[in-house]
Amino acid sequence: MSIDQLHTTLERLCNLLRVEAREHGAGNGLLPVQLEALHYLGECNRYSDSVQGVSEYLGQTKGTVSQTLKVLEKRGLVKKLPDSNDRRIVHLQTTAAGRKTLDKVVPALFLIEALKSTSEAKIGQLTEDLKEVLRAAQQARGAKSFGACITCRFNESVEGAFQCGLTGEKLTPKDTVKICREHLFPDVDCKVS
Amino acid sequence: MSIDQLHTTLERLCNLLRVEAREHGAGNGLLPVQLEALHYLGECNRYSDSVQGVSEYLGQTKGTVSQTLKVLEKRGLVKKLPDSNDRRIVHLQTTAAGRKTLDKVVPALFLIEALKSTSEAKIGQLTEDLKEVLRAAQQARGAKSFGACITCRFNESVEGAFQCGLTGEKLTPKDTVKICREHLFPDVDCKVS
DNA sequence: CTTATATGTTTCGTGTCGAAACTATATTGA
DNA sequence: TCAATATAGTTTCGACACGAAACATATAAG
Repeated sequence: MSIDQLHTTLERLCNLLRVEAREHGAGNGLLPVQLEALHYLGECNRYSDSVQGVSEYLGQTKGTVSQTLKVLEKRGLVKKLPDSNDRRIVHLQTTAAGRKTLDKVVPALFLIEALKSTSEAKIGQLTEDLKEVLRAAQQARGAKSFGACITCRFNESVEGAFQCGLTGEKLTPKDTVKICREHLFPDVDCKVS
Repeated sequence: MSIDQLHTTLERLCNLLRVEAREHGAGNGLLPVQLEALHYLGECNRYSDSVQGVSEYLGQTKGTVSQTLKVLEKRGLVKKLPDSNDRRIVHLQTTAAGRKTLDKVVPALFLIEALKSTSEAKIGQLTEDLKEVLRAAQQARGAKSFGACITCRFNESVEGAFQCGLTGEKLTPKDTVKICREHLFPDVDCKVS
């Protein structure tokens, strides 16, 4: 069956990503899962940069994630900031060192090399197709979509400015391309708590 | 950059595969990496079903793989057979129970669900595109290609029958679709030792 | 005000993973 | 021919991811 081959190919690409992350991370004293957490923190917005957010994204327990983040903090790659409204919440921001590490690791060298002679259009098309699969996959698993605000049903555009309909806060253009744990696509059944 | 998004999307799909493998494996008392090894053994040919083969495929050391396979054997999912010519080599064959376990796990349920309303043609196109990326990625990493004999430069077709030019052995039609650790694409520089 | 819920941490047991030492068999080459 | 070398695989050990569960604290609900 065709899906079988798709699964196998994806699984194999996964493996290469992990092996490269392991090799590359070893140079920085980091493990694959720690790089993934750092990657997430580098792309998520201020509603999502918490232990809980990372936990949901990686599909691991809070306890496990807590330890992962402790390592990242000790390495000086992320910085903990208390939330101003809710004192239970801790925000995790990537530091300059963290972003520098990320730049070295993503996108993976082998991907750049592999796509060297592939047209920009082709890469774009493949990316869009994969994103569509991911969107459907996350829905199928009941997982959150972790999309950018710009594609979110809660995003409201008023007089050229953006605003989150869930929190009521204003969003800068930069904000709207970051990923959010409350993200919902417009066409998906509403599941807000 | 576009490759950046491709990397992120792939990494996220990876995660879903692993999380699902963890959940599903837990039911069978197996871990993601053990399922991957079983998956490989279910699809590779008789030149590749060894500890060394799994080690190359998963990018892990022989020692680690040796332990992984010990678990699979203890669970009755694979069976060890000595090689008839070289007594150093152990062949690992999936048992009926192993194949039954595989059928439940691959393709992943969420992939089937996610692609339910996608056309066969679209899935096929995406699979081919990903395979092409994988091929280039493996070459970029200097990793083996693990392709099917039918696409291998060593495969020789004589009077409708197939034969491996490397070992000189005859290949049945079933053999030619299994993946091989000696596989090389026709257009790649020769690196046979 | 009491109970329930949510965020995050710590502890502990299981088990992956790589490194390295080891056994056994096969190959090479002088 | 036989010693040196290479290859397949196992075992041992230490580091550490990971989940489960107990815990601390803060907010929400009734």
